[in-house]
Formats: sequence, C-alpha cells, structure tokens
Amino acid sequence: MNLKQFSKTLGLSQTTVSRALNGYPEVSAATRARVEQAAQKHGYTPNFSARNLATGQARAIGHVIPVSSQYEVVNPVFADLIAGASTVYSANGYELSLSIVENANEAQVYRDLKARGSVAGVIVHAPEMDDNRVALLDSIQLPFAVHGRVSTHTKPYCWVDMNNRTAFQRATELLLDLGHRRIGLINGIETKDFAYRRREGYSDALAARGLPLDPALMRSGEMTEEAGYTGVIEMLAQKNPPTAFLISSMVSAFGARRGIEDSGLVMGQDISIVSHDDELAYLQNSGETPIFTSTRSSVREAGRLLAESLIAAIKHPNDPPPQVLLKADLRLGRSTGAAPSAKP
Amino acid sequence: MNLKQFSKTLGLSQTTVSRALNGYPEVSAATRARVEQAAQKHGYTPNFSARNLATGQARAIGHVIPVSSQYEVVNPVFADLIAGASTVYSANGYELSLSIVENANEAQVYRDLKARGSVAGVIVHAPEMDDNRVALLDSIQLPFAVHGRVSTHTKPYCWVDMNNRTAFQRATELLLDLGHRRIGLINGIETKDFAYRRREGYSDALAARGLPLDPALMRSGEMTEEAGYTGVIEMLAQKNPPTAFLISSMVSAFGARRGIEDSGLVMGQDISIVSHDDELAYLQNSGETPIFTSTRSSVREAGRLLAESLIAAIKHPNDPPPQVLLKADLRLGRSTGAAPSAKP
DNA sequence: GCCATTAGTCAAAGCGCTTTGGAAGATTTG
DNA sequence: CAAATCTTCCAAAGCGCTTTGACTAATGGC
Repeated sequence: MNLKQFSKTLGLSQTTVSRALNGYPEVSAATRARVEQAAQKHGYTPNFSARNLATGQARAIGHVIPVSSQYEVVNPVFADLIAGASTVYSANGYELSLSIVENANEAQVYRDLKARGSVAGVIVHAPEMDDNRVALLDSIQLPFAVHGRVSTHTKPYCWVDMNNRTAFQRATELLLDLGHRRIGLINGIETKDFAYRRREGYSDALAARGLPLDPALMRSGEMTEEAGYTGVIEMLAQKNPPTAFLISSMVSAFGARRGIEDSGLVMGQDISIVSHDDELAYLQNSGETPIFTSTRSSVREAGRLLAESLIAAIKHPNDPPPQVLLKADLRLGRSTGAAPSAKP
Repeated sequence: MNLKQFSKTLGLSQTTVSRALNGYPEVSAATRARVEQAAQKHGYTPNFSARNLATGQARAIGHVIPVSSQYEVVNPVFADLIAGASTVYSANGYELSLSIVENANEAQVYRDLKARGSVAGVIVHAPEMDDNRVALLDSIQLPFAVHGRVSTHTKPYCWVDMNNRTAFQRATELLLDLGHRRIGLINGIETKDFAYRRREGYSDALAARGLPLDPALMRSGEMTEEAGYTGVIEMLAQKNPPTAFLISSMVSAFGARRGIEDSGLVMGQDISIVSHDDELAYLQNSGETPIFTSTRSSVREAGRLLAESLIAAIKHPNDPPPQVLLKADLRLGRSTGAAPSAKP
C-alpha cells in the first residue's frame, strides 16, 4: 500500500493525505481524522526511504560505538544508554542506526553517514580527552551530541555528562575522612575524558590533604570484572598496600570484591570500596543497604537526555547547543568502613 | 556531491557510473577503475535513501530487542551479539537498525518495519517457546533469522542456536557424577525457549538417574546479579539445601558466588557451581583455570552467524533457510568439586 | 566486404514521498 | 452583489538513485 493507492481509496489527492498525516495546518480537522483512521485501518505507513529522499533528511539517529581493537570490549553501559535513548526516538518518529567501529575508522564512518544521508545526527560515545571527532562533526555539519565532554574542545557543542571530577573528589574525601591514607584507583582508560576527569578528582582530593600521588596505586584499563580483580590482587600484594579502592565501574567492583575475598579479607572491614554505579539494570546495587558505597548516575537517563538534546539541536540548529550536567549521588553502602589502622 | 554531478565530472553517464560502482559486468575494467578512483578521491557515496527507494529494498537489518515492561532489563548479551553481527553487516554494505520495544508492541514494530521498507530483514531476539513472531514474519514476508529456536514452530525457518538442552544435561550429569544429589537451577525466564530447553536438559539428567524434580530447587527470572545472589541465599536457607547450582548466566553466577561467600561457604568446596558462559568480553571467565566450570558458547560468534545466515536468506530466498547449531563446550574451572557428603 | 554479434555506453522512466504554486469553493466584506 | 479573503484541496515537479531499452562502435564469421 503506497500513498497513491491509499489516497485513491479515500478519494483525496496525495498532497492532502500527506499533509493530513504530517500535521500540516492546511487540512480540515474532519479530513485529517478520516485520513488517520483509514491509515490505521489499512495499515498505511509512509515509506521511509521515499520520505527521507523527498525531505533530504533521514529520520534516524546514528550511534557510533567505538571498539578498541586492542581490547575488543563492548562496554556494557552502551546497552543501557541506548535503551534510554531509544524510547525518545520512537516517541519522536526516529529510527536508531547503530555502527560498531574500530577506533581507527571512526572518522570515515562519520563522513560516510553524512554522505549517504542516512542519519539526521549522531551520538558520540566515549569521547577522548582530545577527541577530534567533535571538530570533524562540526566541520562536516553533521549534528551531534556527546556522551561526556571533550576537555580540549573550546567551542560550545551539545553534550550530556555527569560531574565525574566532583563525584570522584567527594568519593575520595569520604575515604580520607574514614581514615584511609592509601587509596587505590582502578580507573577506565585514561585517555577517555571521563576517566581523566575522575582521576583529576581523585588526585585533587589527595592533594588537598597533602597526600602524595602514588603511581603504584593507580590502574587504568578497560573496565572488566577481571580488571577489578587483578587490580586488587596486585595492589594488595605490595609492601605498603592500600586500605581502600576507588573503582570506575560496578563490573570491576564485583571483580574487586572477589579479589578481596580471595585475599582472605573482608570488604567494608579490612578493605573499603567506593565504586561508580551506572545503574545498569542487571547489575543492581540495591537492597536496604546497597552492597557498594557508590557514586550513582543513571546511564539510561543520560541516554534519554542525549536523545532529547540531539533532537532539539536538529530542530533548532541556531539555538545554543543543549548541555546537561548530571550530578552523581554519593550513596553509602556496606563496602566502606573506618580504615583498619584508625580503629581502636 | 550526487551522482549527476559526479558523473559529469567524469564525462560519463549516470548509468555507467552507477553500474561501475555496483559491480555490473556491462562496464569495462578500465572505466570501472577510473570511476572507483574518482569516487574515492571526491568522497562520493551513493545516497542510501535514494538507492533504497530505487531498488525497493533497504540495505539495512533490523534488530528488534524486546524489553519486558516487568523487568526493564536489557540483557547484556545483546551488546555482544550485535557487535558480532555488526562486523558482517559493514562487510556486506548493510546498516544496522535497532529498535528496543516492549514485548507487547513487538508485532506492530515488525509490521511497521515492513510497511516502511526500512529494513531488508530482521533478527529475532530472545524467542519465546511458542513465539508467534515467526509465524507473523512468515506471513508478512519479511526475511528473518532467529537467535534461538521456537520449539512449537514446525515449518523450517532460519535460526542460529546453541545446544541448550544437551549442554545443560551434560552439566547436570557432571554434577551428579561428582556426587551431588540436590542441584539448584537458577534459570532465565522459562517462557523463553532457551531457558525452557535448559530446564529440560536439567530434568532429563535427573530423571535418567531416577532423581526427583524438586520445585524448591528451581528459580526462573531475569538473569541479574541479584537473581543469582538471592537464588543461592534462599535455597541454602532451606532445610535440605542443595550442594550445587546450575546457572544460566555468568552475571548471575557472580551473584551466586557472592551468595555462597556471604553464607560463609567456599565455592568449589562446599558448594559447586556450573554456569553458562556467553563469553562476554567484560565478564571473562578465564585464567589458567577459569573461575567457573561452565558451558561455553560465544554469543558474539552467534551474532556473526546470524548476520551471515540472514544475508544469505535475503539473497537466496528460495534456498532452504540456513540453520546453525552451535555446540557449547563444557569447561572445567574452580567452581566444581565433589559433593561434601561424598567426601571421606 | 557485408551482416550478425558483442561490448560499452547513454537517455529516460520510475521508485514513493514532500512541497510548491495554483485553483476552486466557501465565507466574509465594503 | 461583486470583490476580497480564507479554507481546502490538487497537479506536477523533484529528491538521487537503479534499471530498462536502445544505440553506437568494435569484433568475428562467412
């Protein structure tokens, strides 16, 4: 069923039907109702390719997910982020086009998306500190929204981020207040902007108390369960081991917990942990008292906001780009306690 | 840059350029090389919407991911599956269109995708035992490939699945051989085909040894970390607790491990665990000796095979539909040992 | 040397939609 | 009551591509 046939059924012209369906004012309320009902009944839906071609703009948003060839890990937060964004897209009649791309080829993918006209805009995932994608997208005039920020980019652009730095600063302060003096950091890949900011928060908090930054207490890498485990095992094996850990992801936090237990220690007693919690649905850190003390910020919510921001930016290209800063909660759980040496 | 301009640059007609780029034989090798080079140089890429409209077929595959409104969990295996499929799509010039949909609306989404012509085919995720989507897709003639099977569907259709039943049967037998007599099953939602089959494998193995099926030892639900934890805690609190668990997902297995430790027991000694392992990149069950004894089957590989199968089915609609059965490995790790009672 | 064949190229139609520029009918206005 | 203004609808152009059918030039067979 195409427009031609469908409008013939109704005894109307294609123009009128198209306008009725797309909410143009030049059509009477009665006609519109009739058209909409008939569309429902006959299951008429405009062909997307034809519409995109005619309007010159695809009703689709691209998510370009980078995968480092080195790690081959698809970060599990993407799934939740996309789930959040997806609800907004379908509410606004957009489709979601996903590309999983090796870091190296990313620039080309953006260019292709633009040239093929298959998306109206893109979400930029996991930006680097000095990400050149933002500049690229600006120059090829493909609307975008960044999940996170790019510290080195000065011109205003659309982003949704959490307060990574402040959240980790507060988390570190909490551990310091509990008497911990040697705090291990198990962080994401620190060329990524979020991880860089988190480390800044951590080191700022230490510096504010006059404590030195010890490279032996800092790990950076893909946030797997294994990374949390080995990070803990290795640091605890040092001569002057940490009494607490700050961890960038719940997945790794579960690994850290395993490491602590394998070391014959008790979490929240011998060793404290504060983790960041993206509120992934299958890795809930809940219960009356959560397992982990955590900085909390829903990545699904971030997805929703990103989608809304990008759609707004597409609709109103001349408005200043939307920017949203989410504030992570610091929630106490069972994984933190006074430092052993500070106890009576 | 569109085809008209581009072909003018070359002094050729649109026809010839189009044919050169799409590998038609009616064009000389010299001309083809010249066209391809120029396309590269000028960054010409055909507009997807126009191409799709002209061919009447979108170069895109739809992934429709169901989210139960009850649980709101996006299963983390989707991310890895899609990562696998994605490589095949880009190699074949397909885009990937993702829809996350509440179970209830799924049928409508398929109809819409067909009507809008925005995909050439779809991947069906997480099929139910008596899934009616397969029949629907057959009837609206939208090519598809199912990740898993639909036990109640008799006509041949395209699928990629692992041997859920046999794998879980073997896993149960292993535990039985180790002397375990009471084995808890922490399974996915058992209206889903994969979970149903796994339970069949479990109960078959018990029945073969003349052991009864105890409903008190069986849990079914979304495979979260929490589900593994509570499953273990609750079952261990029973008067006649199990000495081993069979678990449908690594995520839950990590939760189960936490439950065992919180109960003051030692995994692999007091309590054995066999888990299914989808080989998710961030939840590696590796090391010289893996943490968990597991049935192993890469979901990323399944994604690759699904994509290939679907593309084949689209290209050759009259061939018998591809069907692939993956055999899960049974890998010994540190989580299994002889049943306590069986020890000297 | 002439006709049949093949290789290489082209002009134009058509995919299904949106949108421009009018036109016809209904309504108001002076 | 004719002119002006809405309101409501329409015919046709155009979006950028693929593909059909035709045409020209080169090749081969006799």
